[in-house]
Amino acid sequence: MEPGAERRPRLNRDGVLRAAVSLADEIGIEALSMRRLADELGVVPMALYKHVANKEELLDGMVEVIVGEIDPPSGSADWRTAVRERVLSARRALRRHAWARQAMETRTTKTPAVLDYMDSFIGMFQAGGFSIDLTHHVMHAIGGRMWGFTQELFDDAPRPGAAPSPALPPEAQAAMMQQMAARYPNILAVAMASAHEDSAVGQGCDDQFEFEFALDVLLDGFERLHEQGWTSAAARRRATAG
Amino acid sequence: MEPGAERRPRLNRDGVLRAAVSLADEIGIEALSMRRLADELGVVPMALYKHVANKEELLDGMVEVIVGEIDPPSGSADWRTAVRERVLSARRALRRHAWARQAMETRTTKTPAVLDYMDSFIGMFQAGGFSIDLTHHVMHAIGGRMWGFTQELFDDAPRPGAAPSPALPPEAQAAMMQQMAARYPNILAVAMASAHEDSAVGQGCDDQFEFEFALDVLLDGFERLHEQGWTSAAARRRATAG
DNA sequence: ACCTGAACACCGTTCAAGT
DNA sequence: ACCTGAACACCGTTCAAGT
Repeated sequence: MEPGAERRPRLNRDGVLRAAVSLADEIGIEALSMRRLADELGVVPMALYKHVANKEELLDGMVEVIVGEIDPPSGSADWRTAVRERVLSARRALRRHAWARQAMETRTTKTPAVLDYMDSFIGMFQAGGFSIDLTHHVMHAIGGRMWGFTQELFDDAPRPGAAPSPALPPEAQAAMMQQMAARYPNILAVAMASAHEDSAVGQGCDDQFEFEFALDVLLDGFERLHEQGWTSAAARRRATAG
Repeated sequence: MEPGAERRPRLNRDGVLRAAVSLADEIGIEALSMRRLADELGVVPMALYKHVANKEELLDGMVEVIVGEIDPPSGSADWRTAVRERVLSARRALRRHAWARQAMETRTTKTPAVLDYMDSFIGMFQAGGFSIDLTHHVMHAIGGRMWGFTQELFDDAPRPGAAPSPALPPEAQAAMMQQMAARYPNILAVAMASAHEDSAVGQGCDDQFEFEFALDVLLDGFERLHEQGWTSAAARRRATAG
């Protein structure tokens, strides 16, 4: 070992991700670079590439860490408190890391932890007796609010410059479906149902419909509150009383 | 003029912004660099800095261009169709530029075009007879949906690394208030009202309250639809019939 | 198996200089 | 008033080499 070199444990993927998370907490996401992170770990930049394919994967991994901090479903009796508690737990997790929201909004990759969360989230509505149809649209409407902030969900409009995903051979696609079905049964159920829906655009989601659905739920709610003479003071009183 | 140099009109701020917008349309926001933009304009990178202070300001300017494409309020009789039409117009504007949503989510600067839009948006609820109190929370709840996508609004948690805004002398602050009051009366009214509200955290917005307000409006709506046996097919029929 | 060094093709932005 | 050239301090990532 070089004189003056710091003793440090061997790097591994998890350590790299954790270091990245706390470095981003400190200096912000836009200042986080592969080189800066390597510095922090007392290592040459290229050493990171043994544990993470590139910066994109680093960011995806960081998001995974945060999503992993969200509490599992509480097993509450009614769907409504279950959903509510889960969302507020997600919100607390996101709030611990100021950069996390922006990172999640930018990254569109659905990593395993993200899919797990979505799947169990769908499960809460299903347990409440929601039809798959309504569950589907409700998931769109709650969107990023599911994460403790607000964001359009399932939104993966191809961005210019993004490489088209290479077509997989059919047998590979089938194998992937099998895996999906085993691990994310609820996501699959929703996806299957919406494929058969007689939507205006045929298969896939009708973005415009989803957007207007959520908008109208909000507008309906606003209208009702307005008619009822809602005030924040009364709402706060009710909250602290209940 | 150099032989082979292209004849081009003199640069100005608007031309730079417009070029940036259509270049981003073409190559995506993450590939847009000052150098690439300069190239596109047949100019050396540093020439841009006469018209735009830095890249941040370029991005803010690009957002301004897009926000300027949103239709003015339709002057509809009821607040609800006015709001609805405006949001859908915003959505169309944003959809014309795939990068715009991400840019707006990243940029937190409230530029004049953004403030104009927010102010007239508040005005639509006011015209519908909403209390300032309800208007305030409703604006939070609709959040980025106001822009044709979903986003937490008024959210300017200071990011690490961001320079604290230099304190202005009191007379300068007073002058700014005067200008604000003249140009954005509705924003000011909401801001004043929420400052006096007996919120849990005192002055400023209670983020948690706003978040739960919006969440509960959505959950109330979901509950109602669930109880009523809502189906997307019926909703579509009603939409096309009406 | 893991880490290093040097190199490549990029960034945003400064400063002093040109017309 | 507007544009240029050269330079600085950064990026992410490659490749071939070390232990």
